[in-house]
Amino acid sequence: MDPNRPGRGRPRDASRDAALRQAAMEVLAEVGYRALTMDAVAAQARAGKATIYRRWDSKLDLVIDTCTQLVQRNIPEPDSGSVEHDLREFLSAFASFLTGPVGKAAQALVGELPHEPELAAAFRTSFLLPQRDVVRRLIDRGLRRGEIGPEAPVDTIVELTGAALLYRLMLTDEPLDAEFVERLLTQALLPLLHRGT
Amino acid sequence: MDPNRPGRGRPRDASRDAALRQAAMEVLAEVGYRALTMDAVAAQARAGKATIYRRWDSKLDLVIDTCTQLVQRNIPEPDSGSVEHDLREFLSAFASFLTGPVGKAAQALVGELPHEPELAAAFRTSFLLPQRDVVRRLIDRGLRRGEIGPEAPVDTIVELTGAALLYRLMLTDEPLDAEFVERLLTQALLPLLHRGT
Amino acid sequence: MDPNRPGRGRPRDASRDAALRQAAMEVLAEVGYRALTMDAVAAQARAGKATIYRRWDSKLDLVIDTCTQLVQRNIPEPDSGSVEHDLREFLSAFASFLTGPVGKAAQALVGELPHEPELAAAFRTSFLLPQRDVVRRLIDRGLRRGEIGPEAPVDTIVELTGAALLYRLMLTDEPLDAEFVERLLTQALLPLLHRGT
Amino acid sequence: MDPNRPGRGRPRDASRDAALRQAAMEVLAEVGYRALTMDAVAAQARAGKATIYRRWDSKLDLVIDTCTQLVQRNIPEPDSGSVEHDLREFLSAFASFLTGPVGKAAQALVGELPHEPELAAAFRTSFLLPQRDVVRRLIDRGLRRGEIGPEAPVDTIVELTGAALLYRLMLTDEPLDAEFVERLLTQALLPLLHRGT
DNA sequence: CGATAATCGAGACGGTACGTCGAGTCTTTAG
DNA sequence: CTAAAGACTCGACGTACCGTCTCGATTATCG
Repeated sequence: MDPNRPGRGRPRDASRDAALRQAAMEVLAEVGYRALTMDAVAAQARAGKATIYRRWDSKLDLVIDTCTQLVQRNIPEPDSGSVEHDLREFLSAFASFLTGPVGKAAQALVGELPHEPELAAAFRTSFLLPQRDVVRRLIDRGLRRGEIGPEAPVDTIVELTGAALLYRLMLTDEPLDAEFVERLLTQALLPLLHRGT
Repeated sequence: MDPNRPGRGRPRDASRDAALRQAAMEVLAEVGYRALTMDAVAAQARAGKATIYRRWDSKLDLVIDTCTQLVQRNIPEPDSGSVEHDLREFLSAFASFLTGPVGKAAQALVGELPHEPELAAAFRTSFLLPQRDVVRRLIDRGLRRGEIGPEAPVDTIVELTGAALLYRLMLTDEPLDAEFVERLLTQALLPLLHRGT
Repeated sequence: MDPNRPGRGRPRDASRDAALRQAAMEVLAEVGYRALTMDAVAAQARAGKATIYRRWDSKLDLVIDTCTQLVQRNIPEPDSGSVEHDLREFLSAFASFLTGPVGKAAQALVGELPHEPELAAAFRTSFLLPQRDVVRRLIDRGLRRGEIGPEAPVDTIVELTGAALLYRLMLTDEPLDAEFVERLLTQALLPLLHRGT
Repeated sequence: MDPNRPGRGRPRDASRDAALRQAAMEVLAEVGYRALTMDAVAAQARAGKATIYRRWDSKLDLVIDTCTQLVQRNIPEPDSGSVEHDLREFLSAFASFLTGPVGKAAQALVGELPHEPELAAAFRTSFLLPQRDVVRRLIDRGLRRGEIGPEAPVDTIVELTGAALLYRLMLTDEPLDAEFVERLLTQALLPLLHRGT
C-alpha cells in the first residue's frame, strides 16, 4: 500500500519530486495554467512523463500540489505585541510573496475551481484558510490584550483582508505595494477594529 | 475598413452572432471554460466553426465578448435618495446576477488575465469598472446630499465593495446571499462611510 | 540518423505499419483515392492519425507505399523455356492481379504524377519498371535460346506490352481477361517477335 | 424551361462560359485536378462561384466539359491516300497536341474514372473514342485501297496505337516526340498492318 | 553472487480538439 | 433574372496535447 515502503525494485528518486515541482512552477509562471503542458514540465525537469504520472494523477494534481507546497512555507506570522504592527507586517510580507510566481500560479487555478471540487478543496484548505487563520489569530491576540473591543466584527474584517489582497492580486492591475497596504490598514482595517473604542 | 459597410458580398448574418453567443454561454455554463470546445459551440448553434472564427479570433475572444455583452446589460443602478438603501439594492441585485452563469464565466477568465493583455483590458473595462463606477456614483450622490462626511475614504470603500463580492463569488464556497450583503453593509461599508460623523 | 536504430524511447510498433497499410488498401479499394480520408484509415486500423503521420508524410505517401509494397510481391516471372509460354503466363497472372484493388490504387495515382515528382519516381521505379524488366528478361532468355531473331525490336515490344495492359486497366472499360491476353499475344506480340524469321 | 429564352431578367453573359473554361484549363494545367479549387477558377476568371455553379453542377462537370470541348476541336484527320503517311501525320499532330495542357488535364481525370461513371463515360466518348475512330477510318481507307491485306488485325492495331500514345503521355516520363512516333510506326504498326503481305 | 522488480528517460500509442481550408449553397447589392 | 462578392454548413485536413504503454538501462532488495 505504502509506495514508500522499502519494497523490492529501484526506489523512487526523491530528488525528482522537487525538480518536477520546480519545473512545474517555472512553466506555470511563464505560460499560465492552460498553456502548461506535461511535456513541457517533463522537458524542463529533464524527466519522462511517466515519472510525473507516477507521482501525480493529472496536470491539475501536479499544479495543486506544487502550489500548496510553496504557500504553506511562506505565510508569515508576526507576533510583536501590537495588532497594528502585526497586521502591517503580515500584509507587507504576504503581499510581496504573492507578487511572485506563486501568486500567478494560484490565479491560474481560479478558473478551474467550480468544475474541480478536489482542486477547490485543496485551494481553500492550503491557500485561503492559512491566511485567514493567521489574521484571525493575530486579531485574537489583540483581543486578549485588550487592544481591540470585543464587539469588533472579526469575521468580516478577516474576510475583507483576504478579499482586498486577492482582488488586487488577481483582478485589477493595481500593485500590491506598501502604499496599498498602508491605505487598506489605516482607512479600513484599523477603523473597523477600533470602531466604538 | 468598416466591416459593417454595406459592401458587396453577402453580409454577416447578425442573427448568427446572437445564436453563437447564446450557444457559447450555454456550453460555458454547462462544462466550464476549459472543457468548452469550439466544436461544441458550433454544434449547439448549428453553425460551422469557420462562422465562429470569422467573428472571434479564439475561444477566449468568444467567451470575453459573450460575457461582457451580458454584464453590461445587467448592472443595476438604484437611486432612491439613500446611500444605504442604494447600496443594499445594488449589492443584492448584482450579487444574485453574479451567482448565475455569467459569474462562472467571468471566473473562468481570471486565470488567463496575466497572459492575455487584451483579455485583461476587456475584463477590467467591461466587468470590473462598471461595478466600481456604479458604487462610486451612488456614494457621490450621498456626498452631495450630505449623507456622508467628505472625509470618507471613498476609493477604499469602492475597492472593498468589489473585492468582497468577487472574493466570495470566485474564491470561497460561501454564498453570495442576503445575509452576506447585510453583514458586509452594516459591519463594514456603512461604518466606514459614516466614520467621524 | 537511422530511425530504426535501437534508440532510446519506445520503438515503433512494426505491426502498426502492416495494419495501417492493410487499412489504407481496404479504404482505397472501397471509396477510391479522392474520397480516402486519413480519419477513415485511422479508424479502420484503430489507430490515431498521429501514428499515420509519424510514418508517412501525407495521404499520397501512404498510398504510394502501400501500393508499391504490394506490387513488388506480386510480379510473376515464369521461366518455362518458351517465350510464348512465358509471355502468356506473365500476362495472364499480372493482368488478373491488376484487376484487383492494387490496379485501382495505381490508377488513383496517375492524376498526381505530373505534380508530384517523388510520387512519379516511386510510381515508375516500383510499378512500371518491374513489369518492363520482367518482360525484357523473358525475351532476352528467348534471344539467347535462339527462339527469336536478333533483329526483333525488343524495346518497342516491351513498351507496347506495358502500354496495352495499362491502357485497358486504366482508360477503357474493357476487361483485362484471357481473351484479351490471347489476342494481344497472337495478333501483336508474337508476330513482332518473330518478324523476319 | 429553356434557359436561353429571351426571358425577363438579365440574360446570361455567354462570354463568361469561355472565360471560365479558359480559367479552368489554366488552373488545371498549373496545379492538377486535386488542387484545383473552384475559388481559384472563379478568381482567375474574375467571376463569382455562383456563376460557375449556374453552368456546371460540380468541379468534375466543369473539368470534363472543359477538356472535351478542347479535344473535339483538335483531332486531326489526314487523308493523303497513303496509310503510312496518314498514320505518321496523325500521330505527330495528335502527339504534339497531347503534350500541351489538354494532355495534363486529361491525365488529371484518370484517377477519378472508376468512381465517377458519368466522368468515365464522358472521358471515353469525348477523348478516347474519337482518336480510335480516326485511326480506324484511316486504316479502313487503306483497306479499301488495297494497301493493307484484309487479314490485318485492325482492332488490335487501333487499340495499340492509342495505348502507346497514352502510355507515354501519362505514365512514363519519356517524350511523345517524332522519334517515338517513327519507331512506333516502323517497328510495330506498319509491320502489323502489312503482316502476310 | 545472480535473480527479481521497480525506477529512470525517451518516445510511440489511441484519442480528442484545435484552427484552416475547400465544396457547394445561399443571400446580399448592382445592373 | 444575372452578375460579383462573400457568408453560410459541413467535413477533412494536419498538429498538438493528454494520459498510457513500452522500450533499454539502471539501481535497489532478496535469495
